[in-house]
Amino acid sequence: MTSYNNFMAKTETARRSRPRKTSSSTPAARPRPARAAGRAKAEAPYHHGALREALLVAAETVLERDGLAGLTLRAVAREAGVSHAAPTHHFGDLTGLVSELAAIGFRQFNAAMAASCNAAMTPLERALARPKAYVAYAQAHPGMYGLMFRTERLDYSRPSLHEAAEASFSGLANAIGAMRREPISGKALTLEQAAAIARAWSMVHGFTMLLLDGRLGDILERLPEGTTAEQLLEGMLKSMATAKFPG
Amino acid sequence: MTSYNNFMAKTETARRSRPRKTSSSTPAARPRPARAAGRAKAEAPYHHGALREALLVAAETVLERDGLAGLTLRAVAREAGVSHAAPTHHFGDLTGLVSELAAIGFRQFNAAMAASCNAAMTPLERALARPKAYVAYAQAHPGMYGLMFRTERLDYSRPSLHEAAEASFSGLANAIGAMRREPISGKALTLEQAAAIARAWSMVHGFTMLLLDGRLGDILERLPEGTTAEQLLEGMLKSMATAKFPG
DNA sequence: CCTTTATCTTTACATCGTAAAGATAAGCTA
DNA sequence: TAGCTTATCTTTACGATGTAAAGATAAAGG
Repeated sequence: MTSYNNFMAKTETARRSRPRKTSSSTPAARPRPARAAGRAKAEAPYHHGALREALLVAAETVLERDGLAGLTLRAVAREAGVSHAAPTHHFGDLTGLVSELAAIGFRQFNAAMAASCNAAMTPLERALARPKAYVAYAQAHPGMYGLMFRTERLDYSRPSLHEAAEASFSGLANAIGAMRREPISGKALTLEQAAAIARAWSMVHGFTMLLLDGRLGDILERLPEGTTAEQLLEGMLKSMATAKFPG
Repeated sequence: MTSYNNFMAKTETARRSRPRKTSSSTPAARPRPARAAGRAKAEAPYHHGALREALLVAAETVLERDGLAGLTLRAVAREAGVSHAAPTHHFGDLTGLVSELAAIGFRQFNAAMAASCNAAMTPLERALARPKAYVAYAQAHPGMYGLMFRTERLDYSRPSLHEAAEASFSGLANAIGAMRREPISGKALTLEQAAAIARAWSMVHGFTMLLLDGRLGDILERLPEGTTAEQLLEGMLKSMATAKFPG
């Protein structure tokens, strides 16, 4: 896409040098026999054995290294050391691969959110910890967050993505419910509940997007030297209690 | 890109039928003489006369019709009835075209925001009108809003885009300052001021993105039949005054 | 009037997604 | 165990894209 990578000047041939995973890589070091060809060394076997997982690992590598624009089917195949058409068999098309990777991202994200709170926290600590963990995940995995929330090529009808994204939403809704000391129904919401959920999600998501896009630079520059985005976020959250509306 | 439009099955030839603007189109109906060629009718002249403006008009048409993925240099050139390489001369590359179009979007947006308030409004009315106008613009021009806030291919070093985007930010900051009844300095901000600005922007931007992405469907479905996104937004804003933090 | 310059078209190339056909190996069945 | 079936991966091919480079055309200006 967009030929940003024209500097590569590699005319899509002479590859086939599947980089053996160095040590204890995810695909469990498949101990497959080398093809009985002329080459004596450990030539990559015709069948990979765990290509699907290897492609997802490769995709995350490419995404965080080259950004959203660099995440192409062919780049992922190159990274995994297989032909450019190999991913098709496992994911159908680019939307399929991207959607499965986004599902992994949501699961990572959900785990990070769950790990951000523990039972010993005060309500205030808890109310600060979740948004901070949210932004921290996005800053640590900007490519993933962009994949999850910026791309238009996601297929939410895929069960894995649907479930992971819905779990993320439920986690947020339940956290808001706990803060309000009232259970959140899976069926109906009051306008106040819905407003509280939408407000929390909109604020932290919007803040994250603006931050990743560098749009908050204008604000951070006008704050005392060294003020971080995290401190600004904390200020936003803390001052919400006393924020007058409208004036 | 992505060959979503493969159904077109038009092998990029046999075009050259510049669609004369029907009546009072933007480029002011350039009254140029037809090329002295064999064809008797009004053949398109070699030099367009106002191609730059025509390309921007065509780009907005393509964007709102085919979405972000359909906004390609070649599609815009087709829409304008010129060769696929013609835009290069006026915009350099796709980033240039897209950035100039985004600047137009910001100016449209700024005008809509300015028109949303008048002197007769109460502070409360004003505080509700601006966010509503913000979301209304995005809903009326989803392609434009996506171009302004979703694309990674924007070049903010371009003066037109830089100025338009900064004007947008200034408008928001000043509105917050007016609500707080304190002037907003162009140089330094207190943490409270910065927090108020970032909170307002994050909330409305995040809400808009989630709404355009269909991510708020889960919430709206759980509300009483017929509740609109606008009502949810209003609920978010109104309940902010009484929102307890953390719980 | 002729040269210069700006504008637009043609041609070309590397990249992309994806479809289709061929190659290879694993699995199953008889 | 031999052969057929199926899953997996590679090759080849095509239309799409962005962009560079060279040619064509017309406006501008001496």
